Amino acid sequence: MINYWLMKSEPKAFSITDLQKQGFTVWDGVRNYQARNFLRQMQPGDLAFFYHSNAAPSGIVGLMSVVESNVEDHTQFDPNSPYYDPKSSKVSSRWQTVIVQFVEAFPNIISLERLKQEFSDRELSVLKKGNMLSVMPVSEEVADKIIAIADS
DNA sequence: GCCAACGTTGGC
DNA sequence: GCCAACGTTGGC
Repeated sequence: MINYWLMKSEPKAFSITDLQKQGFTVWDGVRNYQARNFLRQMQPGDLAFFYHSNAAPSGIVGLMSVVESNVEDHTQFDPNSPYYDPKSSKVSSRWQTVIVQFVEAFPNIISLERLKQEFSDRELSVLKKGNMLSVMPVSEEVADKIIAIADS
């Protein structure tokens, strides 16, 4: 069974265009336990919507697929990384993530404003006010609708 | 840049 | 275990 997800990134840091150029990426830097727990649940073949946050406008800009799960986030061991976690050790590491592959960039962004018109914050938790999760699940029903909007 | 909402930390 | 202080996220 395929599960659907939504993953946020600030395009100034890493955008859908960057992912398209690279083809795939290690989704590192997540330092929130709830988001990490979702990353741990991901399986190869799962699909994830790429969401641009802190953008003009913010919204869903494309689709990617999970190619490898339970991947070590090496930035936690790197003292020079902004994501360095001195409390983590290689024996019992705290932060795991996934490798994602570019699938498509939508011809038009599905803006946050549009998403709010189409879905309630119960259907799509990224719409919840104050939601700071950078990784969250999306139901199959909502995912199908998002893809239909992207294709229209 | 502002600021509301939230998660984390650490003193007690 | 409580909770105030602090840092971060992210829409606007």
